[in-house]
Amino acid sequence: MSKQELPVVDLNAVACCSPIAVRPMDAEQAGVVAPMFKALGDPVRLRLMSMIASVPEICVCDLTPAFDLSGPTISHHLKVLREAGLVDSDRRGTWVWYRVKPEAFRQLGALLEISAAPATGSAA
Amino acid sequence: MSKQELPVVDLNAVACCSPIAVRPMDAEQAGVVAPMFKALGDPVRLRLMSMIASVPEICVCDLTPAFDLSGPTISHHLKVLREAGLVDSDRRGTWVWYRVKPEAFRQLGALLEISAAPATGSAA
DNA sequence: ACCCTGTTTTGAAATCTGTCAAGCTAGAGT
DNA sequence: ACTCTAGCTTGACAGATTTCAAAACAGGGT
Repeated sequence: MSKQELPVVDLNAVACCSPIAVRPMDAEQAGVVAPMFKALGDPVRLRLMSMIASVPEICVCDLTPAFDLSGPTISHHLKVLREAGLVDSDRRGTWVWYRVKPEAFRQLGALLEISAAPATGSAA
Repeated sequence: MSKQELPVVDLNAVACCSPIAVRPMDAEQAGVVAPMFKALGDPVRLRLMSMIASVPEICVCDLTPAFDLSGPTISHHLKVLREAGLVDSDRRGTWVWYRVKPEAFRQLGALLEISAAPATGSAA
């Protein structure tokens, strides 16, 4: 359909990248990284991410009741986070457990670093 | 009409916030921060942000030609970055100059910190 | 084998987003 | 005052997102 099979983010392709404040990001890199920020760009997903990142791992059954949203909706948001490469999950018996992928997390943090003292030279 | 007057992000309301990996973010905070991540969640805006952040300030006239997009489209993306509180602009004679708001930037970076040693060591 | 609970998938509706064309506004220079 | 350029706003449209209900799937227990 219109669903275009989001390519699961390949972390190796990203494991590079100086902070975006250091030099302009090229289009290719931006295309890889933007989906990660986008995944965090929804209040529900941001809270989900935060809940997941705050503990070693957490069951969907503990995530869902924290929201006024249907199960399928939460499941959808978790899928977005998974496809962005930010979290991992596995089923253990009846329940599905989610945990953060620290590399991805670190990645994003590194991109936002204000590395050095901002140059005062001209922008020309 | 469907445009719902995005509330310009109030940085003071955000100037707090432990990293999202430390404790679950509440709904209110998520509602304030998510728009910032969302603003970075588009490849074009991420590149714009990166171009702006790489120099003390930069003219729109130097941003536009870096993309295969119309002027209005770039203008629209810049507006999103502005309303997210990530950049500031002002007109100086003929040209409009953009610069990053370092507080906002720092904010986001801080949120993504993996503060302490995580409980597990997994990452299998 | 059957049912029950937890989670994901599918399908559909309402809303939002990214983009461009056309028109508008702000300064600068003549 | 007129005109030129740089940038923004409006209006419109195709495509994406968010959400739920219904249905499917996965394990566990009876």
